[in-house]
Amino acid sequence: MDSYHHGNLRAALLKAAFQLIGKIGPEAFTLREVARRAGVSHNAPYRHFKGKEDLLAALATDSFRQLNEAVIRGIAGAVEAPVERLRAAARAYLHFGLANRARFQAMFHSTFDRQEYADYVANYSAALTLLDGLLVECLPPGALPSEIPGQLVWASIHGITELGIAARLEDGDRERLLLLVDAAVDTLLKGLQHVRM
Amino acid sequence: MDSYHHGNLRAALLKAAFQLIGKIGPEAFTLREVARRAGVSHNAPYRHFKGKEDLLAALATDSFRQLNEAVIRGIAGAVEAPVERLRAAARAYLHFGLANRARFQAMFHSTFDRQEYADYVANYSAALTLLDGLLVECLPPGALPSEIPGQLVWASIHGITELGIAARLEDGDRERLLLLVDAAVDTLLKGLQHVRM
DNA sequence: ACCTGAACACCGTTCAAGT
DNA sequence: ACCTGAACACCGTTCAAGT
Repeated sequence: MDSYHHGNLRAALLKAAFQLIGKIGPEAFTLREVARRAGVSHNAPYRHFKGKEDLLAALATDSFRQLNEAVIRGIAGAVEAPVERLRAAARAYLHFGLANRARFQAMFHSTFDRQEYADYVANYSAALTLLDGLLVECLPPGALPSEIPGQLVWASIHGITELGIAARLEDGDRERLLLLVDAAVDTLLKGLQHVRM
Repeated sequence: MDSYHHGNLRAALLKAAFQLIGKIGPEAFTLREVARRAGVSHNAPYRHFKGKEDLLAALATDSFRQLNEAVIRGIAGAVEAPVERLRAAARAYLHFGLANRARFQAMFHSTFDRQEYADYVANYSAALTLLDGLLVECLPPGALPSEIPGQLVWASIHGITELGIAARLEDGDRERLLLLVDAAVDTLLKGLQHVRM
């Protein structure tokens, strides 16, 4: 029998949206097409989402959750040395971005009002906290006078990922980008030991 | 008398598009509204642009030109010390991004085929070359074994700007972001003197 | 409760027609 | 050459109506 009458239409819509966004990118994203793919009428989604923006916020939130999981898996696969763990996290971040262009865009470049989406904020904060925790283990014990180091490392990894996604770094294949992420981690760690914040 | 019959409709459309994109952002960007603002019928733009994507590419190209000019102005206003010049360039990059959200998005997050827009590629390359030249002057004479340092510095500044635009760095007001950009330049320069590439 | 069809005011793009 | 109006196949969103 047809499903979608047992409260799982919301999940089905999100799944359809993911497939669609993965196929055609977020700029061509269409609420009516999502409904079509879920096998319901074009305005059925309004029972579960306030509108297109609300669905996009749900996508962004779910994507942040997946990013965090991917980073945690990356760390779990690394050896115990703190620098290696930070590197693994950075690589996982880059890899997630490259493999999920559309979700990355939903996470960072959509324009819903974040204040209204506590779940989104929570998952976003978790990502930053995760990275920051790894960084602290890499720096000398007394050296955490501000949140600047964490933001620096995050921004650098994020910048490499953004430019990698946009294919704006010459010869920007995956291997080169991974080298660049490693270089960023190493260079920043070295630098952070010599610069007073 | 009405203008737009002397070959300046193209320029008028670009100007209208800038105003529109500055007001409502690039996600709400509409070809028909641009035409309306330029005072012509909804399909007059097709005489000057192949379509919406073509107009967007022109916007991106023009925006890169403006970014380069802004960075050059920033350098000109700095003292001669190489590090200060690099810092000034980095600050100008950040400032341009924060003040031109929509253009930044057009430059980096639109999806036209770059191969078809030589002008875009030229202006993009100029930006990278500019930054790279400043960086070389900051490093010890023999220390340019690869293009990695330049990409690192660029990606870091770009990442800070992207996150700043998205308001994803806590307490992300302009002053803090400028401090962060300075810290990025200092930390990376320090680190680059200690890490072998 | 949950879903539907019809309707409204929009899009981007095309095309025959006007000057 | 450059611009126009009408038309096509779409949007997001709303609403009265069905079960």
